[in-house]
Amino acid sequence: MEEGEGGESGSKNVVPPEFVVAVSPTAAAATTAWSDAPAKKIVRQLDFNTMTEQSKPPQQLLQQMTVMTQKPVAGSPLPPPQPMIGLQHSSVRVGKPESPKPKSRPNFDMKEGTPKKQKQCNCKHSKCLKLYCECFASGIYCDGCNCVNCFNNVDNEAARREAVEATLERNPNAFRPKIASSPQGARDSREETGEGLVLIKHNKGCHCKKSGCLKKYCECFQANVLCSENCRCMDCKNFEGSEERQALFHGDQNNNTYIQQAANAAITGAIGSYGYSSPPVSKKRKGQELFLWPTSKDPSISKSGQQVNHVKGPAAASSSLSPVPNARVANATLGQSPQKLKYRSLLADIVQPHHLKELCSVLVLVSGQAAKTLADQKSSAEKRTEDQAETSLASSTQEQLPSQKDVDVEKAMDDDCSSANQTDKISPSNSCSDGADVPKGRPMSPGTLALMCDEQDTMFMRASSPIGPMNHACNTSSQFPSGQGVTEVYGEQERIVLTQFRDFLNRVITMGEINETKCSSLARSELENQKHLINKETGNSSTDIVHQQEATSNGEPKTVVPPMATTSTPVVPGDAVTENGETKPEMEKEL
DNA sequence: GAGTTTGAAACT
DNA sequence: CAGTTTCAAACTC
Repeated sequence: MEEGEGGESGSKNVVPPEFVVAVSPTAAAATTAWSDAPAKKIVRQLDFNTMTEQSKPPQQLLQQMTVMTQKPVAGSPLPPPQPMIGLQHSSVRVGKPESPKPKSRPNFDMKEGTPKKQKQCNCKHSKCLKLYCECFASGIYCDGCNCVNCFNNVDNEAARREAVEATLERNPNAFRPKIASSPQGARDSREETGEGLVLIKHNKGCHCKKSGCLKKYCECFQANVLCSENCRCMDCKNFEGSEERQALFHGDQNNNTYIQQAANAAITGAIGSYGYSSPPVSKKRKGQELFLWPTSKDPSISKSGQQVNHVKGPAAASSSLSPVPNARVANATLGQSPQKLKYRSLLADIVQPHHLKELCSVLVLVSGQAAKTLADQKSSAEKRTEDQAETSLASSTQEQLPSQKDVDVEKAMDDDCSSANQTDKISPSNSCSDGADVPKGRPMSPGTLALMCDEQDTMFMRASSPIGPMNHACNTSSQFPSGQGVTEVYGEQERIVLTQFRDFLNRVITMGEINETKCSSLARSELENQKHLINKETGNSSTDIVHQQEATSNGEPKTVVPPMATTSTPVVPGDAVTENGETKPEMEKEL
């Protein structure tokens, strides 16, 4: 006990300027969910996300640390090693700077957003020189902590530096932010904004087994980020759309008890019931993975906001009982039990990438046809009319063409849509473009060019029949003296293209509405069934299905639809949607 | 505040 | 890399 009580370590864990400076909206957002989120923590997280530390090589970090360490500012507490700035553990484990509470007491008070006093560690055996120590992990000196035999102070700089080196040796990223933003992460959590979520995710991911990732044991939860594909947790409930998670956030955020109870209920429901009873049955998404076995790191199954937590046990069978909104993807793919809650967009599986591609192709086609039609009509008009009469006729024709073209276009569109598979065939064959000529003959209209963003489409255009409408369009354009003629064609093309696009969007919307309707009715029927079952078994006549189901948290299959789904609230991406095997095909056909 | 639980870090 | 141990925070009573 050279240092005696850690708290005595004279060093002060002064928060480095960087910590304070880097506050950014992003960071703030990341922690907003925690009403009590200590400002410092926020700052720190921000730093993690914004600091350049992350991009620095470990060696550099070490150097920085070392330098800082070796040259303490005379007369003043040594500034914590730089790495700290970006150090992440901190972000995960409620860093010191975060909670003021002296001892282990839940920092969970979800109230008062006032920054609290710095957190103090209570290390006893690590000398505060291992990552177990929050201070050390955060890159700050212990100050006023309750630690014992603390070496994380100025007086033990040498030892500290060695520890840092050792730590970096083990893990070069040890002091880097665990929580970081990423395109994926951003996408994953963007929908969580309502809950103050996050554009970030845990780099390493958590490995929780019993907490359901809804307690601060979970680094992701603690950092207020959703579990991601990086996680290997079980029974994870910390994913976008999680009923349990929503309960935590939507409840009275100032009510600590409520939150904890909600978390406990959630965990109990998952773990108590199916989770650990008997063989570690699959939990949540993991359960589903049972079927997908080699799952673990399959990115396609990732939890984009939805995780994939891998199930390692054989209890596949029980997965159907899991209340957890299992892997949406897995379910979708496997067509698993509709009993599960799923959190997916109403348009999920409806609009596929190939649909967009096809849409582009169709629009290009339509555009070409429009040009052709317009050109033909115009040229014929020119032949038939003379002088002024011709001029006036031409203008009037312009206005009528649309409807005519729309019909043709619509037809083409319908054909195409009625059988998506035909698109590829149709396009090339019917097609309109003489790709090779297009660029030369005349510039494509803005609308068309915009649609040709897809490389394949471009190629397809070039490869298509030389007799296509586009070809005509090109010729046509050449017929126009350049000015107005071309402009008109462009305008017309754009109009038609936009019209088609609008129609497409309307269809998509319709699909979504249909899906919503189906889901709602399905949910209702499910609830009815559950209700009957419950009444049968318990004799309880209560009509409050939701309550009943929640009351049966012990092992009973959980409610099929989240409470909100039973309301008139339109299903939003976050609502549970039961996979409907019949729906998808229809939708696809429609599209 | 003591004791238990939990999961990351460290170790084998 | 998987399994085990150590550790300290989170949590419960």
